[in-house]
Amino acid sequence: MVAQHANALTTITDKLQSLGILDQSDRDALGSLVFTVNTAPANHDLVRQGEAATSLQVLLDGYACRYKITAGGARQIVSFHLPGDILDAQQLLLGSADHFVQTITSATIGVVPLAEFRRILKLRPNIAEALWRDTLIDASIYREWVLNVGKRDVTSRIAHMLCEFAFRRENAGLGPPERCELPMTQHQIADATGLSAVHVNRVLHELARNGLIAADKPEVKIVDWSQLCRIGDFDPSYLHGAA
Amino acid sequence: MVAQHANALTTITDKLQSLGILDQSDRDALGSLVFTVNTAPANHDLVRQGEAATSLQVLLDGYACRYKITAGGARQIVSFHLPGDILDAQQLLLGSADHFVQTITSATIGVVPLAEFRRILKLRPNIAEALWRDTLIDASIYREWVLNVGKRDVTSRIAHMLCEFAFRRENAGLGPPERCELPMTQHQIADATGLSAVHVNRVLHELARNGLIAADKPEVKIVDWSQLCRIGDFDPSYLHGAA
DNA sequence: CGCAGCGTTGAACGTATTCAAAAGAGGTGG
DNA sequence: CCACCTCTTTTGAATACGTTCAACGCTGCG
Repeated sequence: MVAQHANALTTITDKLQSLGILDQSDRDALGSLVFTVNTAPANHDLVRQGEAATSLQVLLDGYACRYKITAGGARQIVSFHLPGDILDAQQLLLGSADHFVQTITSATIGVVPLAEFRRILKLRPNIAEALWRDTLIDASIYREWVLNVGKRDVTSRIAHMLCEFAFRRENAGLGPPERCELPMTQHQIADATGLSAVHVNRVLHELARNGLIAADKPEVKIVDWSQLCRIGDFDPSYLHGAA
Repeated sequence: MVAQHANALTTITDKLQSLGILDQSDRDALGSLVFTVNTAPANHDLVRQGEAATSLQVLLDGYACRYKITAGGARQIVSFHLPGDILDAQQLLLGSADHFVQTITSATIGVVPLAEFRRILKLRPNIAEALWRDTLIDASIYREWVLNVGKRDVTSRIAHMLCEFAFRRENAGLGPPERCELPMTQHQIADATGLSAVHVNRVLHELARNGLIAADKPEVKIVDWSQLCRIGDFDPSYLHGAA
């Protein structure tokens, strides 16, 4: 438990340090944070639309996604999340959540009481700036997703999604994009790309036939990274170095 | 010219005040801002992808949009902008722009040197917080757009886009959603919804046939606001009160 | 062992695109 | 003031793309 806590602290500090310049006082403030470590099973909602947050959640291990649903019940995943990602920074300043956050795999989450974190923000503007920068990068990623879902043909669209995930996974220190395994189901890929699961299946097979990926069941593995980036029209500059 | 400057100051201060609590010192700091007022014709790029910003641009009059393009040249509009909107807040903290910003109509823009604005941000944390909140709302709007483009059927999708625009237009003090005229072409609506202009034309006619909108050439006018919201699955809570 | 979820495949269908062509509107210059 | 040019809107027809429906195999878990 102590080891887990130390680990969690490192994760948060590393994340914020990658987003802005922190001095020793900033790191001390982060070190003084009171927080707990929770675990959640796969497909478990961590944030529910309409609810106000009482804490700040940081993904420490496992994968998650954000999603929204239409009145008709159709679900659209709007982003994927990796260890180190802050899952509900928006609740720091906005009222209730406008979307859901759900685990994809089983996950461990660092939970900081909201009042506690707000206190730190007031005292340490560097930390607030780092979080603002994180929000700006999130917004940039959403823009790319609007483009991806709106204008790319299906092969390119799925390839782009895979590239983004593999790239961010590497940035988060989880291994190189080559031989990257993906934790999500084809149904989840469909929800993220605005397609049907059936069609995702066909396109993945097409990509596999062309030697870009390999079905390393039950997951998918990237074989030809540079080709996949070309097909997927993937240029990571929109990530602005995001972890 | 003096009148224009005073007007521009009011626009910026009102915008920030709607996003957070400003005290007198904050307002004084904003009042001390050195800036100029420019005009731009319709369809003119105000921000170009890949370029670093040297100034902060605030839309004072007219309409604008953000867009991205694929390697194949397809264009996707990712947001619309109204008077009061800050057009390149992201450049405050990120490096180069990851997208374009273009005028839809002829427009007037308030331009603040970036160094000048950064100075204010360091001194006035309330202003930084208001801008962060603005970024969070932007991100929420992008999420809704991913859902809109990814999962809504065409009629609903176009209706939602119209509702969002009319709603924000009212919030910006430009008149009620009923009898709201839209400044964009059908081609621009197509670029925003991920459709072809031909099909947008057909759907707009369908909406007109059902008495939801009226073709008040060359623009489109909303007739039955509440029905359009229903058809468009439009719930403004994701705008978090954005102007 | 049986159930549930995920992946896979085929066939029919429907929606939106593409192509093409023409009419309307606004602006410019002669 | 009119003629012309361009951009936008409009319409029809053929086409292509992705969905839907249905069924089955596989895997992991209770």
